Amino acid sequence: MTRKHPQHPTDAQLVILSLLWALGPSTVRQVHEALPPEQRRGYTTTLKLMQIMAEQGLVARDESNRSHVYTAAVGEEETKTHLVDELLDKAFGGSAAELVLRALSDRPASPEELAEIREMLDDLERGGNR
Amino acid sequence: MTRKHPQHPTDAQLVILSLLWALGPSTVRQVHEALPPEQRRGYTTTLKLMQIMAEQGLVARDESNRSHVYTAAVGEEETKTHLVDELLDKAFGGSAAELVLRALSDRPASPEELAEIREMLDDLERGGNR
DNA sequence: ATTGTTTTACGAAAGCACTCGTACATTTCT
DNA sequence: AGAAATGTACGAGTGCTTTCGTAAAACAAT
Repeated sequence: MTRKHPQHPTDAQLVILSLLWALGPSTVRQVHEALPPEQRRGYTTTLKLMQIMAEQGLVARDESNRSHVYTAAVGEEETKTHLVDELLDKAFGGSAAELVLRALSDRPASPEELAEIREMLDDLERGGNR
Repeated sequence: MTRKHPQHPTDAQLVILSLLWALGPSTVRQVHEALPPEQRRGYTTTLKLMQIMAEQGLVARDESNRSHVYTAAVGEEETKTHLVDELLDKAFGGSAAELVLRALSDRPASPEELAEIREMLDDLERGGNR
């Protein structure tokens, strides 16, 4: 199995990635302006971060215009899965159940969400594993 | 102002904390020997990490013997909860349901675990938290 | 008592993430 | 054209984590 994920995004990078997922292809300016004020630093800081992310393959860059246009190069699902996997291994000995129990007791979900989870449980129990 | 919650443990610190949770009060040597070989570095590295953790309040240190005895100063539950919270905010917009769905589809749990989760769902739906 | 072992303390180096200032190029405005 | 605005590139500084070497103190053994 080769390393399919370019690299684990840092917290600051994840913030930017999330924006790219939400906004679609964007310039540095657009991302910068979209940052919540408390996370926003200088413009060149955002620029530098995005340049580094491009180097690392987390985002793709289109340089055909003067204002380069950046696009997320890693999928949202893929990345979140990766983050969950990491936490699972790091702190929960790989037990999804333990993590789930803790997440739910921590931050109770809405009835609709609980129903959704229940459905997934049904699927999992019925279908055997995948 | 004093830090109420010692700060978030780093990955290396979490490894040590986990050992302290499992072993109970231990000397540096004991922790060091208990480290899985691929995570084990030099003895003084383990020592230094634990000294820093003591400074930060993650562990408590009993210096009455020559070999100091370290104890986890943050609870296992508390810490794991904190880690889940962080991930929730960082990557899932605070939605526990989304995280749960992903964790379960990623790493299917055993039937026993699924049953346990189901029980918790029942509890949650029936009215509030224990 | 001298020698060797175990332990703590200290400092330094390497690596990385983040932050920003400055320089330079390109575009826009008047 | 000249000035202002906008953009990228680059380098450097800061702070933190991890790693280790070395020294000194405490203890053990001969």
